[in-house]
Amino acid sequence: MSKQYTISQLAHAADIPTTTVRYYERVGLVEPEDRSAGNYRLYSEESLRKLKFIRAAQAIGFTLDDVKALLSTPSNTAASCREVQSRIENRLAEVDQRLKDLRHVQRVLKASLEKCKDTEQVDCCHVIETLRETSEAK
Amino acid sequence: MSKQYTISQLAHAADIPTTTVRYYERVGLVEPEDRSAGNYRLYSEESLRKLKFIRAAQAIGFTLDDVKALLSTPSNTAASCREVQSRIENRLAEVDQRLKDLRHVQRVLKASLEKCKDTEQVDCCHVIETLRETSEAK
DNA sequence: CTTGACCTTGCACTCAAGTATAAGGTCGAT
DNA sequence: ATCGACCTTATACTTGAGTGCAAGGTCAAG
Repeated sequence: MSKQYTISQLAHAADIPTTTVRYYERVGLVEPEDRSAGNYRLYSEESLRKLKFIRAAQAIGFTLDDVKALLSTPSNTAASCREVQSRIENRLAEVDQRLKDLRHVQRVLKASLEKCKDTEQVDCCHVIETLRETSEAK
Repeated sequence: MSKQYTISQLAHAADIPTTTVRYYERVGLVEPEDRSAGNYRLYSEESLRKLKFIRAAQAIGFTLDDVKALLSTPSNTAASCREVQSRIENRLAEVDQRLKDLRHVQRVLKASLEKCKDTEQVDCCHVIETLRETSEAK
């Protein structure tokens, strides 16, 4: 029988607030393995792995809904495999698009800043014009 | 005296829902120049310019709070100029950081996908391991 | 003078991912 | 036995940028 965690031990190990662990339970992501005599939640090692997975998936931009789907895919059927794969592809497409957009944003911001710095005068703030041109060009 | 717009004309011209125009008024961004006999909002050309500015600024990631500050900077004082400039710099720093993060995310997603495709077997879904490794590496 | 399209206000609701608060129960140590 | 740290539940609130709805007023056309 392997180690059991109270909620705060689990939360500490996963570097997450306990309130968030309970929240994850509410939305159906993690469940305690058992309850103690005094009705305390008791978690297994597996919950800890799950929590770490959740954090990792979130860090690369998956929503909790995605995570739930990823975690609950029946695992090891060809169908579930394709399901997971397509979720990754979707996410990747979003990331690619977002990268494109952000590079554009970066260019615009840099241009605004250049204008600001070029004119070291009081009325240097051409930001508004820069933005307007940008919005019209688009 | 230049053209006046009803709310729907203005909204149409700026390609924004009328409800959103009212919302912008609620949060102090745009105000009608006047009211008609029947209490309809009447807007000037300037409101249209403002709305377009708002959209452009939003498109490059400024919040409505930023926009409000940008629009209400007294304009043409050295202080306000620095204020605007520093807002742009902040935003640019955020964008740079976000780009870094996203490039990392992109790499991880691509790696997951590669693993998926390499193993054209039923148990191809190493996503979870890939993610776990990534989270531990971090 | 009625019909339909438009306008007014105020208030509640949406989404995601939590966070906060209240009111009470449990556990280990002193 | 009582203190403090921890746990339980339920409920409400947060943020940002809106959207939706209800109940009513206005306006131009037919």
